[in-house]
Amino acid sequence: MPELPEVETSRRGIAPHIEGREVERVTVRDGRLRWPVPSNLAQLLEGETLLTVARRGKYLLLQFPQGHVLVHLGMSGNVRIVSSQEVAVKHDHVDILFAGDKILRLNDPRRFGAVLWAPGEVAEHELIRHLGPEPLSEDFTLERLYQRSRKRKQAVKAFLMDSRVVVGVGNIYANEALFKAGIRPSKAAGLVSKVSYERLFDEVREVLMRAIEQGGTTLKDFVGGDGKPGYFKQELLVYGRAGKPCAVCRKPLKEIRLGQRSTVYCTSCQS
DNA sequence: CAGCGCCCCTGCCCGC
DNA sequence: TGCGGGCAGGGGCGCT
Repeated sequence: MPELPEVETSRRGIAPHIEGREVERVTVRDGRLRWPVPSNLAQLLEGETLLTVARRGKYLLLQFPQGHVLVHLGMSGNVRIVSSQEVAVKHDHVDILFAGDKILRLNDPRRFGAVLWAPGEVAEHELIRHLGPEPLSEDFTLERLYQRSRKRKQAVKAFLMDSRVVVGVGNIYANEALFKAGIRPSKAAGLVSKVSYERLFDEVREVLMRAIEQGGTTLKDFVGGDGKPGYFKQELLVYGRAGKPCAVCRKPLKEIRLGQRSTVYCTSCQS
């Protein structure tokens, strides 16, 4: 579910409700996420004021005076703002209650997500420090992308999804960007031309920006911080469309597996 | 180091 | 209707 656009949508949805508010109570119903939720999380947060809600790659960063709560949504997670009137349902694992009856509630059926405490400088945290540039920032440049790709034999799709290369591009948007750039996903990253990387660079940014505008992609159950689904699904050109006609040439789209992930492309438009 | 599978977990869909 | 198999938006880890 959550790639960069969905995490950014979540961030925008929750931030106005909780920034500047004090934490009154933390409830952990099931702390068995990817890593155990710190058992002292309540102790750390209660009485502290949330300064900002930021994002780095697919991580949400809740900034407090002494450190950050790092939230990752994994494959199936979402966060929303609810009131204490709303009864917790299955898979509502963590609540952070803020002053003014605003609850930040994490729901994550598959529990691949994470809620961690990162004291001090968050950029130095082990899960953050090796991350590549933000695709929508000026740190992400064509030159850097192209240079990193040289001599790399792995498929360009896997290269694009490598968070050390660029953050936030997951399976949906990798498929979409490669289609729009006319590049075959299985082609070795090091053999893709400079001109193709120019297109890819632009399309990655374009597709992510457009998806954010649409509130992300809801395939099944993603909701942003306001509880609403995203509308980018209707703009998907290849993901989930195997066998259906290519939007450009009408030839049926082909599906293969790359790194255990569904990969859909047009054999005639992508080379 | 690069690159590739294997998992973690629940839910859902499909075929029998 | 029930059940087994496969697949799902991520990514750390261990192995070659």
